[in-house]
Amino acid sequence: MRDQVFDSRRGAISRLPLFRELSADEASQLISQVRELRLDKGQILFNKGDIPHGFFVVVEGRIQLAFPSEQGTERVLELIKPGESFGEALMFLDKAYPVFAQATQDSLVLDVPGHTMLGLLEKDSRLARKMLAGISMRMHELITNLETCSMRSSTQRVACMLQHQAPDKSLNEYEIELPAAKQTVASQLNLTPETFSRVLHVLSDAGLIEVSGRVIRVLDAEGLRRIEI
Amino acid sequence: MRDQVFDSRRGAISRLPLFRELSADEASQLISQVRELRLDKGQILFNKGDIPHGFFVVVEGRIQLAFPSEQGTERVLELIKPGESFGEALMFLDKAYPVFAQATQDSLVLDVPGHTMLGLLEKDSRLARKMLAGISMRMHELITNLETCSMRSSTQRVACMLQHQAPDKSLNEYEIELPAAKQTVASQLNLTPETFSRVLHVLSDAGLIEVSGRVIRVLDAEGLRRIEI
DNA sequence: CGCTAACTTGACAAATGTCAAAACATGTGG
DNA sequence: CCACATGTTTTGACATTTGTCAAGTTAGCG
Repeated sequence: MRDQVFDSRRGAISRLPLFRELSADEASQLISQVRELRLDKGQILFNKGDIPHGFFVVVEGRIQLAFPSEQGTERVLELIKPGESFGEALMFLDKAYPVFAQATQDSLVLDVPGHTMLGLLEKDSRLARKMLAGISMRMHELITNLETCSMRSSTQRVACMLQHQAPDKSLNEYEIELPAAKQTVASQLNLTPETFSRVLHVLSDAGLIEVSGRVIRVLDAEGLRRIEI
Repeated sequence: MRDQVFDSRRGAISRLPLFRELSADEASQLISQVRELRLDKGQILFNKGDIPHGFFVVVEGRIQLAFPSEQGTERVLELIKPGESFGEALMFLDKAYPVFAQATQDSLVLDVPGHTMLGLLEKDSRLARKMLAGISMRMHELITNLETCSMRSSTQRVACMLQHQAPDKSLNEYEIELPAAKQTVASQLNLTPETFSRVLHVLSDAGLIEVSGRVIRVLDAEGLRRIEI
């Protein structure tokens, strides 16, 4: 029974990009020190201001990182998908969580203690490089995100987001599926759901996109780029 | 003459947090491959969309990273001060610069080639850890920044910024100096200079702050926290 | 099939941006 | 040390965008 758990974790871990190339020894060390957490939809993993003890890897489900706000209005920063990790950056700093983390679906995450990871990093320069790459990637996305949010008008923000979601930047026509409920996407764009809804309508009327539920078909990417207001 | 240059670079490099604990060998390798760049005020170091070949360390002056915008309106993302570096994250990704970099004063920066740094990182796990810490720090600031910008009202944004600048979060009264011209700070808050000016006036009238030029004295941090609109 | 949550629509108020001009700094050269 | 030129900040009047509230519609799920 014990070995079964061990093996299933080994399987899960070896499938994670960050840990794919660990030696058998390293993997064993990691597995014995990692904790598995099952989260129900809506469950909070940590709150803003909590003290971090390590970082997390999402195996199944989806975790959202967000800023709380008095009136319950939250501002979603990012959605973490299976295979991705979060909270690494805080292992190297002496700071509290700047966001809270919540499962938006039933989820399974690994809780990797900080000292375990720091120990592995010291010995394995390839792992260090992977972690650097991972954090860098995250940072790049954050910047892209911030660029989108600093566009003046709501229409530009939505158009900008639609372009960033493109599977291939050279395509002029493509289809995307919003990564979350419209409310959530609106929040990421720093818009109210109402405004977001109206903007989608305007872009539809202009013949630039077609909306059906969460699926959006971009008909004229070039046109989206030219939007002035 | 050659040795003088070499020695001055060694001095500059050994004073940078990232490179402080390099071995003599490593330092020499670095020094011989690093390029010194002198930038005049206003000069562009790279444009958005350019291909990175390494990263930069600021020795003197100030470099701003910003998003361009059609009408010349730029959105300032961050200001890099002496001792800090930027562009590291892109060494690990295959992406173009998402921002442009410009000197806001006469500046001296070191251009560290990517392969040089990657070589050092492979051998020196302490350096890798420092770089992880550096990038993490940057990411944390970016998130703080993003939190500030997602506050609903302009007044809250400014109040939030004033709190983040506090030398000690427990103080209820303190003095700060804006890190740049008001225009620039406004841009970082995603506000027009006009709105920023008006907000400062409102906070002054409310007796929460005192403004004199770039120096702002916060009289009631608790009051800033309570701002609703 | 009914319940809840998500989304859309409309009418309205309020906050913020825009434009233009004036006041204020700052630095340069005589 | 002054006068001028340049750049920055402030102020005012105004238009516009976006958020708010409330109600209606649709969709998803047990």
